[in-house]
Amino acid sequence: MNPINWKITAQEGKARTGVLQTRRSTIETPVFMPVGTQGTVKGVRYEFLEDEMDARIILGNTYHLWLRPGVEVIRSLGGLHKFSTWNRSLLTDSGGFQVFSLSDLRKLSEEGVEFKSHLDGTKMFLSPEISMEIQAALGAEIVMVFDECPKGDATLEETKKSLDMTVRWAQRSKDKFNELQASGMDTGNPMQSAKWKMQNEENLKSEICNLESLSGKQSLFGIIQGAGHLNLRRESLEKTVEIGFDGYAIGGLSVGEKKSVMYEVLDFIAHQMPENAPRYLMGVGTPEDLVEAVFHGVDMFDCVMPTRNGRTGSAFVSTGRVNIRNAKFAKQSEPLDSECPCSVCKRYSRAYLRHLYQANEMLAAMLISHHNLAFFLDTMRKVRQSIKFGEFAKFRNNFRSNLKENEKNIDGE
RNA sequence: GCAAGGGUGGUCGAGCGGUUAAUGGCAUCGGGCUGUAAACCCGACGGAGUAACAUCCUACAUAGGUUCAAAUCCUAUCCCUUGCA
Repeated sequence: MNPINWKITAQEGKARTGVLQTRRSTIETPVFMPVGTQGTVKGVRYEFLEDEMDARIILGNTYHLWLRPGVEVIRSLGGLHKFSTWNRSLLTDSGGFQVFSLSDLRKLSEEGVEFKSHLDGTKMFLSPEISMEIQAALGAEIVMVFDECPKGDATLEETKKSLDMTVRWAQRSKDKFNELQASGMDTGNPMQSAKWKMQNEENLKSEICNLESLSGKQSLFGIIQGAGHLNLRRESLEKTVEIGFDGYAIGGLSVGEKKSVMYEVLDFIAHQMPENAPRYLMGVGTPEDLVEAVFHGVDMFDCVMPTRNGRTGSAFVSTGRVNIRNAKFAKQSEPLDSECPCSVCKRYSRAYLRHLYQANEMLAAMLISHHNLAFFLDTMRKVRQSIKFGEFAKFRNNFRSNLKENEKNIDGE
């Protein structure tokens, strides 16, 4: 039995829409997963993510939760789901990205990575094995292997070296992962509880979801690296698939390389990834990036942009971006995006949001983050719909021409 | 009225004879943010002028003065704060 179930329901070109079933939620793909690094999607309550936006899966981060509040705290409170009250699916990143983003604070070796905690400078050691242990304690539905993410413009030699280690780390991750699953260290399995069975009555034997075919365990995804070097991407793919995972991710994009490199890699690698497993593009991206990646056959995404940009005054809208700080919005009574169905756009004007932002009110960050997430999730909903009806090409054209229109007008006025 | 301390660019506030429109904070304006060390970071911020420089103006309450040189020293005037009457 598998820990997850993955089924394509419609295809158009390389783009596919499908259903990913985990032990906790049914996830329609392509899907955008909001990032909740420290056990919270910054500035946005779970109530909104569940009820209004209907997000089915969010991220958590091994490194951050390991440092604070610590594995023991989370384990003793029953895992990240119980601790945070997020009962739908979770994907935890392995800390691999922090090897890249905290590069000033770490020392790398074959065994693993020594970090100086960004909180207080304490020396911490993270390895594939430790990452797997932490992720078992967190109890996510999808666990990521511990990888090394080289810089976007890494040379062939650097990338090759890094990639070889990532492959070895992937094998070690899988070995440890299996051991932990066998010994029941995962905190997240809900499938024995009567309450869960009642809630999922419909899905238990459903044609698409069929929960009874699930093992109740965590799933593990491998990560393809290789920076901008196509031959290395290919090599990484082959070696990762050889080890064998429940899903496959493309890592190491949008980490400083040129945009054209990202698209080149996507175009080259995405469709070569196993057809019958979900394909996850890590850390990407802008709405237009998502649509392009779907076009190349990607199924899953996560990105901090909706929340980070939301906090820093930048809203994503169907015509491009709105920088709410701009003086030209001071008297605009229209919402961020008049086509957006979210509760922020239904109620609040650009003028009011700008006022809140300028006045340093935390609600500004919350409302714009909320809108951005709603916009991302709604965009993915439209993407899925259009693939289902064979209209994705049309959708993609319209989407892109709306953005181009904006380049002429600047900020959708 | 007397005494003491003050009046600096949108604002608060440094500077107290010698590059330079004059440190810094705030405000304002603009840009950035892609598996979150980010409610953050970067830039502009007297006026005119230039694609950008250059180059002109106008500036440290007001008016005089001393000096090669003044926001900085002197005199007068106006205003503010505090204390005493």
